Formats: sequence, structure tokens, C-alpha cells
Amino acid sequence: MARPNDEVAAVLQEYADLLAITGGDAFKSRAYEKAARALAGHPADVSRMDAKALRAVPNVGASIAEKVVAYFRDGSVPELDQARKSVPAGVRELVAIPALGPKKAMTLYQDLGISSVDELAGAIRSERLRGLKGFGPKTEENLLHGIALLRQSGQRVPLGTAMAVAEEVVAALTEVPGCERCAYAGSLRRMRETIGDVDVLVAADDSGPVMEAFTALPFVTEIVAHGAKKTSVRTTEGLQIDLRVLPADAWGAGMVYFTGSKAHNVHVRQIAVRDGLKLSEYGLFDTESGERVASATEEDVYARLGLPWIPPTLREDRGEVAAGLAGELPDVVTRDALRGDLHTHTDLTDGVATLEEMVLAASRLGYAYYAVTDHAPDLFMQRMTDAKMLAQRERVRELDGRHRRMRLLHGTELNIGPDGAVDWPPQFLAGFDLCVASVHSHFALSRDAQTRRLLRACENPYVNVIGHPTARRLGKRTGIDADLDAVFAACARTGTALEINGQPERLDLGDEEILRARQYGVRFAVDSDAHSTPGLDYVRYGVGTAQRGWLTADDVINTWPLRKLKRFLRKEGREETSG
DNA sequence: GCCGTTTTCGGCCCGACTGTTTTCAGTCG
Repeated sequence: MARPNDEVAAVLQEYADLLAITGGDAFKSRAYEKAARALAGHPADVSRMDAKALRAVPNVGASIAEKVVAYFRDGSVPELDQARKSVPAGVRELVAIPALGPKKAMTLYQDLGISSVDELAGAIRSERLRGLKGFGPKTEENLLHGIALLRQSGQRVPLGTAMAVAEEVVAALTEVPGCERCAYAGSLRRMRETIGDVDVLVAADDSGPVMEAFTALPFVTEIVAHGAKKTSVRTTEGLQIDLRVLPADAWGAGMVYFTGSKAHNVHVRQIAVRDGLKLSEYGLFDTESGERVASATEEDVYARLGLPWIPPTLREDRGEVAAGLAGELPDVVTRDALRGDLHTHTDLTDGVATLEEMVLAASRLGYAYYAVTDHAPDLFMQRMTDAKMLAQRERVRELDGRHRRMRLLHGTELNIGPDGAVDWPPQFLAGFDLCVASVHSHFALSRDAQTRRLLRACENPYVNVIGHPTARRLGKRTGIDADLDAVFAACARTGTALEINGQPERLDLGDEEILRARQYGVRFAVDSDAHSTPGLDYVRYGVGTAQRGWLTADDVINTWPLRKLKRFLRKEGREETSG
């Protein structure tokens, strides 16, 4: 749905990057960035809007509206094509390295002719950066670290990027005559945080038309392999998509096989062997007679092995097979179980939608309650003030219950300072219905210092949720170094929830940490951290991540009825401090 | 380039931190 919006936003962002690298007007570059954000976050499909309608989108003026129209009409923007000629594509890749911005990238290119990440790595190794103005030993170290981080993520793409492509493929192939079923499988269906390639399955008697339609998709740039049963392509984003076509009666076995993981499949196959059976993507067969005993649905296949249907997000061989055999699989939390979202923004700070727009969109999701949590003043660029916050609260109270009786909570996203202090004193914090508190700065403190600041935040009687607890950015920044077990224990002790932030670049906490944290009896909040109305949908990735952490609805505070949630939000120790 | 207006150009998200420098540029949130 929002895909054309994201597409044109990426184009404008690229133009903004190129303007910054070539050292043009910084405000012009910023203007393109703002427009990109506004278009990505716009609820309506911008590819269907004319220039006049586009100009009505905030931060989109005549010039950018024209470029957007040109992009959807011609598939290109002349000014961007021009800019691309003056800066090699590899130079723009350089700014993806943490600690390396447009200025330094341009210096590297102009002075040393470096135009790719590999060339930069080589230049550092051969000490060619020595003596270059602005590049000291510490910078070299930081760049090497950044390059390592970038390479570690390799060719994998964020979950959200892969999902958008996969859903488009599934929608297109579902329309092909003869396609009986179509779905994505693989690590995407398991909701892993990054995706190497996308697996799509189709059930059809004749694979021809489906394969043809697949290779003809507009974003396909390369056909890697093309056969009757399997076709692989590469997309404009460099993502590989594998399509497998199966007979309809093998659908269940195929979905089991291609959803994986490999370790899960090995484990399940061992059980089959033990029972004198053989499992392949075409079905479960009796080893002796060769007769097919199950294949039509996943439930059939698992049932014949003495297993209940296992949610895809659990299929990692992390104990789910044993739990299934013992009848002890968790009843994992689902999106439908969410009654509200506890971390969202508006255009009062860095969101692109108004309070009214966000509230209306949230009510359409069927939420019973919804929290507005704009940034607090210590994130200086947001220019928050007490007066602005109080005025917003007044407006929130007016809107409370107006849309489908959805109840509104007025909150804030506090900043956890280096010493664990937050933006406002207790008296002011007491006026909020809930407070999320997050780390937005000082990522390089010592382990002890990081742990201390998080513990102090947990112990603050007004802090209800620790937002994106490790502050990691996938492929960009590892999480802060803290004794998370101490933090988990503190959360459990103080009645502070840990957030599972659904932003695809964050997914924080991640599944491994959730699995650990739940041992402490911690509660969690699955939030979108939305900065636009389409952004509210990010809870889907948060829910997927929560499932991967084996969480049930009871573990997640925003599945609870409002009354129970409000009790949780009144932390112990509040009365003494509230004065 | 966008916005808002004091209607035609001036201001635009501001401050901290890092690493480099020797007084500050670049990057980040």
C-alpha cells in the first residue's frame, strides 16, 4: 500500500544525500529530507496524486511536487540523474558508515579517489589516510569499526523492507489465473530481524503463467534462475526472491519445508524418521510403502508427527519441538490481542502527522486505548517546552473517547541522561498518564555507567516503560554495553516494562534478550514508536519479535484491559516521591 | 527548497560530543 510512497521517498532522500555530499545548500538538502519523510508517512498513495494534491502535503512545494510527478510518470527525475553523474554511487555508500558523514566522504573521494567501502578499508590498512586533514588515529579506528558493522549485516535487508516486497509479490501472483494459493515463507514468515532472501510459494497445477508473471514484475532487474518448479530473481534493491510452485495438495508440506529454519526442519525430520516416515517439501511419506500420509496443510503434517501446529515465529529449534511434543507450546501474543499502543509521536515533535490524525488512525485499528508520547526537552532539537506539553495534554483530554470510545493516555518519551536522570522533576512527571524513558545519547559509556543509568531510570517511580532498551540500530549501531540481566531484574522488581520497539531498524528488545528477560518475570510493551499514521503498523514487527521471544498476551501490558494497565502504571514508591 | 508572511525574502531543529585541532568542523539525535 505505502510502497510507492516509500519508493519516491528513497529517491528524494538520495537526492538530499547527494546535495549534502557535493556541499550544496544544507537547507536545501534538509528540505528534500523533510519532504521524503512527509511522503513516506503520508497515508494516501502519492503515486495517484497530481502536483496540486502533492503540494498540500506539508513540506512538499511546487518543485518537489513536480519531481514526484515526474518520477511516477517517467520513472526518473532529471535533476537526480544529473547529480548521480557527479558523485559515484560508492561515495554515497560511504555515508552509511557510522561516524562518516557527507563532508568526510567527499574529502575521501576528492583527496584520495575513494569511492567504495572496500576502497576505504584498503586505504586505511595501507595507511593512506595518515596526514589527511581531519582524519586521526581515532577516526581510523571508528571507521574500521563502522565498516565491520556494515559488513556484518552483509547483504541482508531489514525485515520491513523485505516484507514490503514480499507482500507486493504475493498480491501480484495471487491474481494470476491458475494460482490456487500464494504466500511468503522463510525467515520472513519467521519474522527474523533481517532477511537474506525472500521465499514465495505458489500452489498451481501449471507453473508457467505464474513464473512468467513473476519474472515480469516491474522491480525485477535480473533473472538468476528460471525453471518449471523454481525461479529466482533479483530486485532493484538487490534482494533475491525465490519462487517455488507446488501442487496444491503439497501446500502444507511445502510451507513447513520452506518456512524452516534449517535447524527446526532437521529436528522435525528426525521425528519423522523415528516414526518410520520421510518428510520433504512434497509431503510426509511412509518410508516402506512410499505412501503419502500428510501434506495438504501444515496442521496435517505436524499432527501426523504428534505435534500441534507451531507458530512460524517459533520455528528456530529453540525448544519448540520438545514443547510441542509435551503440549507446552506458549499461546503466543498476536496482533489482535493488542488493545493499544503505548509509544507514538505527533508533529508536535518529530512526527509528520497531527495529534488528531494519529488518534483517528489509531481508533481505526480498533484500539481500546492509545498513548501519545512526544519527545521531552532534553532532546534539544525537538524544542519541547512545558507549555507545549501541557497544551497538548489539554487537547488530548478533549479528544479522549471521541473516536470509537478509544481512551487516550497522555505520556512522553523521556531521555535517560548519562547519569540516569530524566528531563523533568517528579512534580511535572506526575501529570503524565505514563512515561516511556529511552537512551538517545551517550552510547559509548562504560558498561558500569550504562547499567547504572538504566537501573536509575527503572527506579524512577514515574518511568513505566524503558523504550528501545539497547538503543541499537540494525546494521548501524550495536546496542549499548550494559549488564542487561541486572536491568531485567530491576524492571521486574520495580514494575517497569521493557519495550519491544517495532521499528524495523530497531526491533529492540530483540528476541534473544526477550527470551532472557522473561525468565525474570518482566512485563513488556509492544509499541510502534510511530511517527506517522502508516507507522502505527510497525507493531506487527514488534508482535513478531515478541512471539520469537515466546511471549504470551499476559506478558504484554498493552494487551491488558485499561483498568489493569492503569494499576501497572501506578508504580510502587510513587506516593512518597510525588510530594 | 519550503514556509509564512511583516507579500517577496529571511529563517529554517539546536546543542552536545568527538576527535581533531590549537579554536573548531563534522556527526549525531
